[in-house]
Amino acid sequence: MSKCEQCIVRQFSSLKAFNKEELIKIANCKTSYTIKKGEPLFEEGEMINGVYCVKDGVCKMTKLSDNGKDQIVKLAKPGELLGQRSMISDEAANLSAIALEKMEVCFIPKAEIMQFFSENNAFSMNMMKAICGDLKEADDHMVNMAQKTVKQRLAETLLYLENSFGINEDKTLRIQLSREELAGMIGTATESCIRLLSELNKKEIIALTGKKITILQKNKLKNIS
Amino acid sequence: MSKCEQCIVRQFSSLKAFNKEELIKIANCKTSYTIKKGEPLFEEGEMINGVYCVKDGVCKMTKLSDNGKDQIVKLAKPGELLGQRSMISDEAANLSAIALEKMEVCFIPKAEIMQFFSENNAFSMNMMKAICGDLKEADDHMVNMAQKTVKQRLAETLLYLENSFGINEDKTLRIQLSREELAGMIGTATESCIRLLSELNKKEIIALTGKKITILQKNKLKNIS
DNA sequence: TATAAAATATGATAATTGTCATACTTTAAA
DNA sequence: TTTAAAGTATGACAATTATCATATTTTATA
Repeated sequence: MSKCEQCIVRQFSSLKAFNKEELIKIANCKTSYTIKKGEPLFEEGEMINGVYCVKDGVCKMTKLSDNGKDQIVKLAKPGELLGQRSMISDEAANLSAIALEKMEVCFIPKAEIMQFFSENNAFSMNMMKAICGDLKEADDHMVNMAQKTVKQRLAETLLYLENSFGINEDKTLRIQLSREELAGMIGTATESCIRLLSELNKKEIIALTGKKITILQKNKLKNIS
Repeated sequence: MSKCEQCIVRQFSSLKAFNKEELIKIANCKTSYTIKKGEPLFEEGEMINGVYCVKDGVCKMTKLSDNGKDQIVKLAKPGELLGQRSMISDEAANLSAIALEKMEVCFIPKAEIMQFFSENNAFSMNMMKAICGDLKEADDHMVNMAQKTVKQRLAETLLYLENSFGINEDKTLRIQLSREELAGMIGTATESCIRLLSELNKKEIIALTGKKITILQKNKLKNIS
């Protein structure tokens, strides 16, 4: 059982509101998990009864649409808390969380969180702000889905991946998504996604090296999006 | 200055957590407004510094997309609080609220709300749940926008309008949206929206009487959506 | 009431996007 | 290492949707 006190990522989440004593209390009730790439943290429809704190690794939050395709609603990275909405609403998870790479996560049971809610005002305010941030992003995302073309959404998504998750030493995007996943993010058919990537590749706006993607001309992508 | 105590709609919002004394306090700091059809309660980019409580009438929450079209993100009806997200995030409004019919609203300043946050746990829990509900709806809406066809989204929207806002004595939808607004709700061009309405009209799934819409075959709409 | 303006409707056409077929490449498992 | 399976790529075509033009109807205003 590791100490939450020494965990750097807590600085980036609502948990930053906690003092030493509170952190020790959390450390005593939490469970740590290692999740392999491709495995779920939790799935749509499950009752979670707590929140997961992402310590390391990135996961996709997906929802199965009526037509059978998985839509990626957002990507979550270290420092984020997952399952907050379901816990507060007392409902089953609306989204599945699937690891895109090996992950280290901690689970904090609902009972503890709820107790802190009434005891630590800064903490509940932080969590509220986090959910409000998610809501704003979701609204913006929805407008993009409704109003932008697939090409625009692809350009925007590539820029988002670079900005939010960075690049490797060889300039390729650090986050590796399959074409199917990328299509699921922009909301289109896999073939359409592949076709548009090829087009950007031919125009030398991006470079494709196997599964890896490099953004060559950021400004041109910005113009498209 | 009307009494919040006697206002029925409070039962449907987070404000239901308040006792007599708290309601009197709210009544003393609130401001009441009448908003004419077509006028804004507030607009995207404005700092609101409080929340609006919808007492009567319906409004659309819109966001101007990059291509210049107004996307309707949601409709708000009596009992709903507006501006919660902006107030909590301490940010400008992300959406505009425009009255679709004559509205009666009350404005409660941020300072009062924040005080109740620390004093009344049920209230802050209620507000959190409301925002969580919005988040779930936004995520679901996003998936629909990304994965469904315009026809499916139109069918779904018509059903939503009937379920959420009801019908008049003549069976027409109570909420009257212009074709442009309906198009802005489903995320498509006005002409496309009109064309699909005509199609449903010819198939006698709906009836168009001027601006008014009547759903004739609910089950067929469900099959489409 | 007359008239202009706005909203609704429809056709023609082009652009976008999805679907199916198929080939090639990479990855994983025997 | 071989083989199967999965992922990536591309062509052909169909379906969907947007855009522009124009007609008709409704609404608002003088």
